[in-house]
Amino acid sequence: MPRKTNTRNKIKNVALDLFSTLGFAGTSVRQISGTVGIRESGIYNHFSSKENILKVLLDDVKNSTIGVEIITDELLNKLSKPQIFMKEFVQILIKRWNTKKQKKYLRLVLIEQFREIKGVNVSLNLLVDESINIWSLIFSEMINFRYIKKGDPKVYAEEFVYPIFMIRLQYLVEEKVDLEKILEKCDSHIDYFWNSIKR
Amino acid sequence: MPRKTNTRNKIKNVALDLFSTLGFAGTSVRQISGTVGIRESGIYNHFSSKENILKVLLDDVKNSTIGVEIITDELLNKLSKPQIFMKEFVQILIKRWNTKKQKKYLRLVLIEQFREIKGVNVSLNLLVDESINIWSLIFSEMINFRYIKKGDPKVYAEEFVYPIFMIRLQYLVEEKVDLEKILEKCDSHIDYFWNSIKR
DNA sequence: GTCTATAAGGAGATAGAC
DNA sequence: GTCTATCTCCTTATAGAC
Repeated sequence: MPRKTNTRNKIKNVALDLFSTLGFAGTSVRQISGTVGIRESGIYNHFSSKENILKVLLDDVKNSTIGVEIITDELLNKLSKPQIFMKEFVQILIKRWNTKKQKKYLRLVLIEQFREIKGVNVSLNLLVDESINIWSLIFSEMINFRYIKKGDPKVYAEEFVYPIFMIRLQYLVEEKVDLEKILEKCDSHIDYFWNSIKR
Repeated sequence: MPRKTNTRNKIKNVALDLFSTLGFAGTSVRQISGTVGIRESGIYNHFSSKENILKVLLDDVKNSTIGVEIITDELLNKLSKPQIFMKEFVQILIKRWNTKKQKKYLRLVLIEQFREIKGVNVSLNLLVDESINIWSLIFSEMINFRYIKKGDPKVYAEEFVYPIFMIRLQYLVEEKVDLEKILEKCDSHIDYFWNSIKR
């Protein structure tokens, strides 16, 4: 399916590029319009203000976060083999997170989360909490079916998710995207974690 | 001991305040000088440029990071009781990290780590790696003395440090500093971790 | 939807008096 | 060390023609 690249989307893409490296305040409308290839005033045919562009981008971030909906039936069938389940699911997550767009999104959130923008509320905490909630459900099920040791699923989820997020953050700064290295690190973490929850 | 508050230090403190919330690009020299109570031009009697203020601040961050030197003999004596050692050491770390200044420092690093500044190199990765190196040494010793299970000390260090850093990051956004809550979370993590490394 | 033109003010930085 | 005054460029945003 061909991607729609009208001017509005061009502006959004360019702004995301610039905001995620130079920051919102460090980027001028001039830079955005120049890169897009239109005049400064042309921006205002598509967005009411510079801040409005940021608001739209941050809304996109919120709508692009990963929820329970990505857990397929195929994946669910592997719930009885927690180690395999964790590795395959994490692989899916990492592959999604490791796209250029998602990396820019996360950088943007990191940089701009302390800025107050009316009607928008995105932060690193929010993203982490979302992941923890999903994994709480998963571990809760695993405990119910006695696939893993009894314990607080929330604690399991935190111990599981925190290192994966730190790995994600660590590879956010690096230029080259070494997917293999990230997955290796995650696998190593999963192996370690598995030893602490297996029956 | 009374704190020296000459104009240069006032500028640094105000700039740290503003940079860590509005960002470097989002802060003007005008704002800084206004808050300090001098004219804009007065800034240039103390710093060669706006960027120079940032550089000095980031140098301060680097010099204020916590190294092995804070491990006292008293603490070392408790190495044979890993669980207690970890809890006491983490308590010291958290208390240091939880000062207003250190929180501003970390926010500044988070916000500005993607900006290129000549001669300065500070990033979240750097801070995390420093912690991991210290804890690698500690776990290495614990393994040598057979206080804990045999294993890769680096892996131990990562599994130990990552969650603590995530907790630190999570409480960076919050206004009110609930030290008790942070320490509780860390203790919970240490208990969990202890179960996976005890002999 | 995009252009030209322009407003109205903010930005960082310097010169020179006190 | 701080002040006043000033320079030059950049900032977001609007009005109105095509």
